[in-house]
Amino acid sequence: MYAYEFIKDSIIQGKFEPGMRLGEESLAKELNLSRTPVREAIKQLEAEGLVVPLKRGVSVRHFSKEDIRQIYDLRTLLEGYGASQAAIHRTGEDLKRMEAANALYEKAIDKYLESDMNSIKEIVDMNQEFHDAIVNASKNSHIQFHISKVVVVPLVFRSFNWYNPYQLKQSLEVHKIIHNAVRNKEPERARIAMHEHIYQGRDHVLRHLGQIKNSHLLKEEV
Amino acid sequence: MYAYEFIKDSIIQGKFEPGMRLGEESLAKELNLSRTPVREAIKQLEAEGLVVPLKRGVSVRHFSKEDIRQIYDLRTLLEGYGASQAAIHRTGEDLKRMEAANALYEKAIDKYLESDMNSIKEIVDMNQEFHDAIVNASKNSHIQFHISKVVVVPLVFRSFNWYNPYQLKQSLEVHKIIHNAVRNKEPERARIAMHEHIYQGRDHVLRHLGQIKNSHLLKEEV
DNA sequence: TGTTGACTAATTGTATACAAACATTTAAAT
DNA sequence: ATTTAAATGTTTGTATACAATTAGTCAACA
Repeated sequence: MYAYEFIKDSIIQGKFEPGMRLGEESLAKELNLSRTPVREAIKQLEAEGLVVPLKRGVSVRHFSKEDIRQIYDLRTLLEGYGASQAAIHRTGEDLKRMEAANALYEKAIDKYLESDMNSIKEIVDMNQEFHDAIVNASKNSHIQFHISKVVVVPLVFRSFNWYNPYQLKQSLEVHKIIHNAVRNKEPERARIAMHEHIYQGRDHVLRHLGQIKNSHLLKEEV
Repeated sequence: MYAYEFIKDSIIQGKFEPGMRLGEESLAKELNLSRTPVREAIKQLEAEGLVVPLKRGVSVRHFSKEDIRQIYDLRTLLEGYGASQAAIHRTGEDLKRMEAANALYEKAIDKYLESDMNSIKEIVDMNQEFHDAIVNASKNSHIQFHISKVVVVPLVFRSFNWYNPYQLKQSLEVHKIIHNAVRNKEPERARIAMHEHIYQGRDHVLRHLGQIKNSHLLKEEV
């Protein structure tokens, strides 16, 4: 649905700041729609936990550092399992998809190293594509469903902008290690590598959030 | 929201069979509401995966045996992690809640052994209460959120009706083992015991579904 | 000057009306 | 008799109107 995608993207891209109330009327006006489809989109986002109910209407959800830790723990668990299952169930097609994603990932990183800032979106997309390829290879659609909900939260912080070249290269290396483990049908190796990969991502985001003190994106801990 | 709870409960209690189209008008009439709140409830259930979109409207989702396996794998992963974290973060209050749940669980089982069929609901509730107490003790609200979505699916099959006295007693014993591990702060012990506990539940459901061949609840595998 | 109360404005929750899409049935033609 | 096409009826998707609740402001009284 159109309204759902629009509002979700707007939240991810930071157009609506956490804590900010989402007015149905203004959203409807911006989308050239009536309030009805807007309300339905909001209800879906509410069920996914991206917006929280207020006394009147909803607001974009605030995430604390503790939230980030918990979400990454959850993601580690799910994607680690996904990787181990991928190492069992992967087909030749799955391997090809992973390789294609990593090839484009590397290309985008190289462009970034030449200071092409437009490649950041491509980096994000190809990283996502690799992870999608893994969970898809696991052949467990329910894991896939839940991962897709978990993955959006860190996107809100747009932490990819903060990676340095060394970190991006390292990320690519781990992707290759995971790919190898999946190709060689080594479930535990794949799981551990994925764990490590996501924990590195978690540490990066937390470091990033530690730097921007009192960010409007971050809820202060009590 | 009222409409949401009503429709969800109706699905769990088998009032709407899988594959059956949910008419907005009839639901609204039954609830003495207009179509608007009914639609919003349906949109939420759709986001949770309990109903699936059709060309027109939605229907109750079908689950295959493979779905059940995948969902239980997911639940094992999540609740196993929850139990291990509970063993780390549990407070005295958490332990009390677990003990209270198990005490009532035992009482309900005893009533069941005296052929009191009304105690089945109590058994289901207290089993749920124990599991809730565990994930709550883990102090990870995001895990809790996802578990709550995963847990509803098996309820559709109402497999508790199929437990025999020995299995119920055994279930209670494992609850106690988990409780002990959490009390003694043994994360790995708690995780393994929870894994075993849920795998037993999975096997029970799959056995049950194997017996009722061609159940309308079960989508035939292709 | 600060606090409380009432009034007003704005926004959500619900109902209903209307239009569009889809299914079903009937009739006609090959 | 079977297949296709058209028409009708049912149901969803969207818009809008109305009611109810909340927040905000202004004034009055302590």
